[in-house]
Amino acid sequence: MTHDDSLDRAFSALADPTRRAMLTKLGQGEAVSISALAQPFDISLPAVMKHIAVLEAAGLVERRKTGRTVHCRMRPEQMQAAIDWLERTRAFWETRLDSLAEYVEAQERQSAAKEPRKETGK
Amino acid sequence: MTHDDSLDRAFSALADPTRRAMLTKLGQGEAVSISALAQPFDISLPAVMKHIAVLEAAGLVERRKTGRTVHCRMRPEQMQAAIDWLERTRAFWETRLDSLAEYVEAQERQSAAKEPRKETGK
DNA sequence: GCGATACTTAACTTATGAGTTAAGTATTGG
DNA sequence: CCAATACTTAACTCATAAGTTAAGTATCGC
Repeated sequence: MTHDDSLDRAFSALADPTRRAMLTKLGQGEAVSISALAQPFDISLPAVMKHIAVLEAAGLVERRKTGRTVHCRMRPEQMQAAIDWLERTRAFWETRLDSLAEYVEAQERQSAAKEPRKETGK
Repeated sequence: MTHDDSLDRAFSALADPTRRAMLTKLGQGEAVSISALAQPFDISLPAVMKHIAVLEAAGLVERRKTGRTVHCRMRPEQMQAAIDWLERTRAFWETRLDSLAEYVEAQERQSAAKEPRKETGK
C-alpha cells in the first residue's frame, strides 16, 4: 500500500485550531518570532513550542534562528499537497456523479424510446 | 476566537491513512457497504466501524441502512470546506509574495538593515 | 559582568485515539 | 424455525497528543 505519512502529518497538524490560527498569522507572509506567535494564546510557551514543532515536522513551517530570536515562516508546499489530495478525491466523486447522472439520463431516454424497464415480477 | 470545530473534525478525520483510503474508495461515487469498505483492511470490523463513525461525525460520509446492510457514501461539502480553508491560507501567502526569489531577496534586505553592526565594512 | 529576554528541555499529568476480543441485535434465506 | 450474515456495543489495552511547571541555555542591552 502506498501510504504517504507526510499527508498524515499535514492533516494531523491542521486538525488543531491553535495551529491553524498560527498558520493564518504566518500566511500573511511575514516571518514571525515564536513569542509573537505565542502572544494571542492563553497557553504556556512550551505548549506553543510543541505546536510549532508539529507544524515544522509536517513541513508546513520553517524556523530560522537569529541571535536569541527564532523566526517562523510558512512553507506552502505541504499545504498544496493536502489541497491536491482533497481536490483529487472530491473531483473524482464529482466526475463520477456527472457520468452517473448522464448514465441515468441515457437510460431514461432509452426506456422512453423502447419500453418501460420494470423489475421482474416478485 | 473563531474556532470552527467542524474543521477540527474534518482535518482530524483526514489525518488517518485508513480513513483516506476509505474516502478514496467512496470517491468513486458508489454507495459501499460497511463490510465491502472493510474488506481491503487487515483490521477488525469494530475498528472499521470506528473509522466510519469518525468520518460520519466529520460530515465527510453518510450512512443509510437497508435491512441488515449499511451503505456509506461520500459527502463532499466538508471536504470542500477543508479545501477552502487551505486555499485561503495559502493563497494569501502567495499574493503577498510574488515569488520565492522575491521573498528571499526581501529577507536579505531585512537582515542587512536589522544588524548593521555585524559586518560593518560592507 | 549581570540581569533581562527568548527560547529550550525535562518530567510529569490527563485525555483521546486506534486497536483488540467477546458478546449482542436484527435481518435474511433455506 | 434456525442459522448464517451484517452490523453493533461494551470493556479493555496501549500509544500518543496537549497541556502543565520547573529549571536550563544562550544572546542582548546597559
